[in-house]
Amino acid sequence: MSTTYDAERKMPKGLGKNERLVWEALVHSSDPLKAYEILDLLKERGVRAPMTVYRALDGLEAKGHIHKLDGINAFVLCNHEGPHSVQTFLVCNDCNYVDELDVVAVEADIAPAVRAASFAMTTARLEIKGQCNKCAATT
Amino acid sequence: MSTTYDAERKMPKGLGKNERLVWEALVHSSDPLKAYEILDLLKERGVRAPMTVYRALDGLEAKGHIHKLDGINAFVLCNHEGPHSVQTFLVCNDCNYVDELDVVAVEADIAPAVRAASFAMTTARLEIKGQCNKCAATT
DNA sequence: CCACTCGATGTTTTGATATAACATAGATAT
DNA sequence: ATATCTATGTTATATCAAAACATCGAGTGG
Repeated sequence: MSTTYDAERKMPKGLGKNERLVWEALVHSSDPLKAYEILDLLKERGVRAPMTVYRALDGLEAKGHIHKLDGINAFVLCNHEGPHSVQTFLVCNDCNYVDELDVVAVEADIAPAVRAASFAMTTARLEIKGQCNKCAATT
Repeated sequence: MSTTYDAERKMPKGLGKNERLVWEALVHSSDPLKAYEILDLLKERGVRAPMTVYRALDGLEAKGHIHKLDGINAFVLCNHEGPHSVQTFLVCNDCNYVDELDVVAVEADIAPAVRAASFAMTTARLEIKGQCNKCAATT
């Protein structure tokens, strides 16, 4: 169950050693991964401590290469080119399907209300929960 | 720093004892509260264990009276009448300001993409992060 | 009335998620 | 060479959440 699987995807430049390891774990996974799942995957490659993984995740997120899905405490590669301030995800409640959508209009919709509140937006994340088509078929 | 403070707000019907206690803690708080903060507040009223709080929070959320802000592991009262499937929040990175917006258009915007994915949406939460006006003034 | 069931609540324990604090090592600029 | 900076390693702990089991009380059919 999955977002785009693309093991051929080109690794970004300028990553540290642990960031590369974590990025590879994510690119080879068809699912979002939790920090401790990444830790398990990287045990055999010498990563021993949670801190190592969390630091790498922080770095990758700061550079815009991954997103955190707070609703499920998991991380996915970013599918999009360039910066985008409203990230939109579909998250299946039943399986671990996650897909990142590109819904440009959302930003325009929220802009007036955000402006009215004199709020300086830096990022925004829309997590849409429900049931994916595969899970619906088997219910 | 705060969402609407409204100690006069009418408590919903049909709540259990612990749900009422938690609801009161939230209505008296100007800020979103974390589960263990609620636990501390309710210690003097006889609540001893985290489970008690989590169970009450689950109940209140299921009944639509509160929302969880996954980005900060905290809970707020729902500001709106009736059901709404896209909850939108402003969350200040610097202080604990949170406001719930009503942005009706978002649901219409995402509907086509959600339909295209054959995804059966049940809920959606948009968390907008940045700096609130008060924090901007003091920087 | 009594025994049963069922849902709400209480309690203990454990698991899962995340970070603080400090140690070490390697690069590099001066 | 040595001061400094950043990445990384290590240990310990903090924080968030739920599993598992016990208890109690309200309703209900016998």
